[in-house]
Amino acid sequence: MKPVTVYDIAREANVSVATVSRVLNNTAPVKASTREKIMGLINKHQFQPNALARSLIKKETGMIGIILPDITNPFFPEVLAGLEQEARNNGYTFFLCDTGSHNQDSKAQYSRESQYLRILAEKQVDGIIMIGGRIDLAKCSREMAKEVQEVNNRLPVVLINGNLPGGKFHRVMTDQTIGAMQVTDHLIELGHTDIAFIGGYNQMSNTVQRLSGFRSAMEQAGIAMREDWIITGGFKVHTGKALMSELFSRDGRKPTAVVCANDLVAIGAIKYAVTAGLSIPGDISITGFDDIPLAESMIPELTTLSLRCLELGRTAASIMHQLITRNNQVSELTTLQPKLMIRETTAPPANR
Amino acid sequence: MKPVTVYDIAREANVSVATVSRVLNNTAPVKASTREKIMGLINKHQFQPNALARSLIKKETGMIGIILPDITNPFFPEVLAGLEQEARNNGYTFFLCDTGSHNQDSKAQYSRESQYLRILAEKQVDGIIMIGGRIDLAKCSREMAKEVQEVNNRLPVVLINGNLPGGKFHRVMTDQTIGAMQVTDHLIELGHTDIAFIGGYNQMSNTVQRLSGFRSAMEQAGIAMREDWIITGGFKVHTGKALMSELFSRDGRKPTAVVCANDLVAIGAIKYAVTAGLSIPGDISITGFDDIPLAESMIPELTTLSLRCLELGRTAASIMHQLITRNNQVSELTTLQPKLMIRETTAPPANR
DNA sequence: AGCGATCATGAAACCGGTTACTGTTTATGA
DNA sequence: TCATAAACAGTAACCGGTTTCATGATCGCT
Repeated sequence: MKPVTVYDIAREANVSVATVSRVLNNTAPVKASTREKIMGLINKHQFQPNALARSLIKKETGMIGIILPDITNPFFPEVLAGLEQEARNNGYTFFLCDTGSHNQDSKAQYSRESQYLRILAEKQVDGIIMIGGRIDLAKCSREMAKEVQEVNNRLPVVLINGNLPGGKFHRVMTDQTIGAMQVTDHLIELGHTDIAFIGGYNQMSNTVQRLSGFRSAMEQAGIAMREDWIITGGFKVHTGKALMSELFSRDGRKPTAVVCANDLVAIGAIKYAVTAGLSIPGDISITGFDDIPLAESMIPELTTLSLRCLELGRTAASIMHQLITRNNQVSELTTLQPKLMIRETTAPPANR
Repeated sequence: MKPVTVYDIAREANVSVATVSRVLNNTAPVKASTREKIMGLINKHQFQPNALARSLIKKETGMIGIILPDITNPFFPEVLAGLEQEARNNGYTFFLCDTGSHNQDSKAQYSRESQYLRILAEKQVDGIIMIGGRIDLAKCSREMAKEVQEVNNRLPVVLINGNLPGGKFHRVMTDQTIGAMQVTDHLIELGHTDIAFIGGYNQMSNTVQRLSGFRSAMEQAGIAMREDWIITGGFKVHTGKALMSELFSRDGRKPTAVVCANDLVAIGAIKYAVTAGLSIPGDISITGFDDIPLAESMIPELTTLSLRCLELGRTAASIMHQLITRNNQVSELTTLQPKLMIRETTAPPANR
């Protein structure tokens, strides 16, 4: 069954396709009687204009591509929700491209990124928003950066919480270095000095930022750092368990507080601690990063740093809209301030 | 800066666009020398064919639309991940349409669904997958069902865990009635007889299924139902807290076990119980539904029913692919068996 | 040498809209 | 009353690909 086209409508209404198009888009005056006749036919046939044909000539699709590493990590749906909220009003729809960073080697992930970059460009999206993946690499290869650079020359690209060498990308981010400082300061103020840092990946910029904030805070407080108390290895729950196990199975002094690279790692850390018979926050304080929705519903409620995912998303969407509508006033870098959420997993250290 | 087209390539290579198209699609033999010349130019100019133009004539876009109520509920990203895993191999990309059921009235949600239904059709997606929303309504209005019906006449629609009156939709679902029976049986076997059910919405089919399974199990065990111990009111964490509070602030006998409509509600219920000084599972057993990823990382680990989100997604994607490629052997209804995940929030009731 | 099959390629139609240009009416103003 | 502008509608080009059909060249074979 063939879908009905403007030509069908035009023929049946005894007008030209131009007129049909005009009533469709309200782009020029049409006599009331003709308009009604056409409207009637449109309703009668449930006519739906073909967006492909329209986009082909208008050179705009109302589609925005989103590339992210793992929709399963609660952080991403949250910023996605923010994106939707804002972009919906401007009539955009989203292409979701999950490069599936979980259970696979990073090589495959980046190749998928390249693949999606190409597909999105071919599909003529109006813009691309990237979160995570290569833009999180502390040292992204020239080649991988160039791919995005080239896309950026043809259409707007917005980076969330990341960057790429050889820049001039539009970015929106929350200041994670300051965030990590806030978290660490909070622990120091509680009286902790034996603080460990676990999770993340050394080669990822979010980890280096969080670590750098951690270091700064320790330094400013005049606390000696123990490099062997900084262990990286991932962003998942099991990472948290594994790294805590490594930390606590060692001989000698144990930390009284642990800063985790994100909430999932923190959850794993808590899990380990409780299993090992440690009470939280009595024996050990634990902090997260991201403030995923469940953080405040856990037992105990997780002290963490809100990256303001929702606003991150909304801001990115709004910047993207301005970029697409050629509003050139838009600033290249927007920085959001993180917010420390003090809850139940932190307390002064026990005397010993 | 204008993007380069097949015409540009053709001109520079002194061939016709037909030839360029042929090397692009390997659709007919081309002399090796010409092919190389054209390939060279394609690389030189970073030529990317315009998918809109291609789709316009080929009548296939490789795009699948997904309509869901709330990406922020961890259940959905999980099935999304399943969809991606499967569909990626077949070269599909996804339009994500979040109707944003959170913080808004349902009227707005359904109108957004209609809106997205129309947009997706106009954008010529190859198929639409729906989860939640109107397909979860126990009594969906004729009018709302008809909208989907009409879309279904023009392109494949697959429903996940839901249905619509006036059917003949392709569906994939996990048997939630049996699931609820399994959960309830588990509690009964542990020795519970005072079992409450909280969460969900009466007007939603998933809730009536889960409730019906609950009722059947109770009946089969010969346990008298207390209708005042069945309270609905939502699917969120705060719902769980609120309903538990209502349940436990009443005078008289209290349940020793609570079946929750989903994991988020269960988390809220646990939160309430612990806050109220009840120990879990000592004083009260609590079960969830869905088995979201964090369920097994909580403290205590949540006993829940796995809906096998990942498989749900993969199956839906695979069915959609068959539908798109006109494989008519595909069965209309695929049912997955749920899996009871016994963890730490359930135990025999305390003596009293 | 002659003939059909195969190879390689081009011309042009087509997909389904939008819009610049043009022309015909009708309304407006001096 | 006539010039001029505004309203209304049609023709055809255009967006950037794919594909059918036609044509000439090449090849194998008798």
